[in-house]
Amino acid sequence: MENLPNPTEAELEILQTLWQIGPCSVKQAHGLLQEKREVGYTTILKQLQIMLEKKLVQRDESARIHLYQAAISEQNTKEKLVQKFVINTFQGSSHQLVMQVLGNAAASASELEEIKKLISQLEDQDSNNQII
Amino acid sequence: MENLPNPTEAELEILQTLWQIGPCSVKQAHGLLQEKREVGYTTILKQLQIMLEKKLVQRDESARIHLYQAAISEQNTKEKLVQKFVINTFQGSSHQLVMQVLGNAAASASELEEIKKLISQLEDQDSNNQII
DNA sequence: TTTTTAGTACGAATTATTTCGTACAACATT
DNA sequence: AATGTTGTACGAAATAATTCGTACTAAAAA
Repeated sequence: MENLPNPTEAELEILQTLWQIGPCSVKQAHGLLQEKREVGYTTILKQLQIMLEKKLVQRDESARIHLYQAAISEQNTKEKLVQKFVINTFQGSSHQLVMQVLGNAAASASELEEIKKLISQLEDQDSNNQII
Repeated sequence: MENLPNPTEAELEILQTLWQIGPCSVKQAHGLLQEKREVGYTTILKQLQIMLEKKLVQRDESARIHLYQAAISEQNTKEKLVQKFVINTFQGSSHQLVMQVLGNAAASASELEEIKKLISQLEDQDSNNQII
């Protein structure tokens, strides 16, 4: 398991697309990204090439039209990004981050329910740990 | 209420110091930051000057030794940063962010307790809203 | 008053990131 | 075969962020 650099902002945007639709051509990716903001075709192409060098994506060159796909997992990538963000912004206190977000974002009742459920699970784990 | 740019990473690091200790000289700020990582005095000075231009800090020039202090609030700044982060990384779903962080970070029992308390409060608000 | 010390101002190099134009290659169409 | 279309490669400009050296200034010390 290598230690690749975190994706930059523009790279992340493209990765989100790849995670969403899986392997795709530059054209496809550009098409989707274009819907969100004005951006040149070769810009996306170049970004994908850069990400290829960084090993953030891999590509299938067997056909003339190359297909790119993410080479890093969505979950793992986001974990790392969150970790870095928590360090920068909340001096490492993820708890502070959660309090902030919950206090701020108007979470729906069902979302709160979901979060409560997760907390219960975590508490169960905790108590297990303490018994041992 | 103006709309200032978000602080960059290096700027945020300095702001954290200002929030922590209040108005201070470059020397003081540099002293504290130096403890965390090797960084030149004039680097901090320059950053503070840049932040002054951006109005992220203000300074008292009445004495020879200028005193800098944050011109943006910690709470508000972090809210904006979180918002941007959620958009970039979780496509705007702060709920997803919370689930991620909770699932990941080993929160202590007391922290979970605190979060539960906050959720209860939020739920109370919710039900009030629905009654109205 | 001369010299040293402690500060600020400012330019500019460095590095990272983002963007795109232009050239070239392969395939399709006429 | 000639021309047009649709791709990729690559250089490099534009922008942003970070860092620090050098010059200057004011106060303190000698």
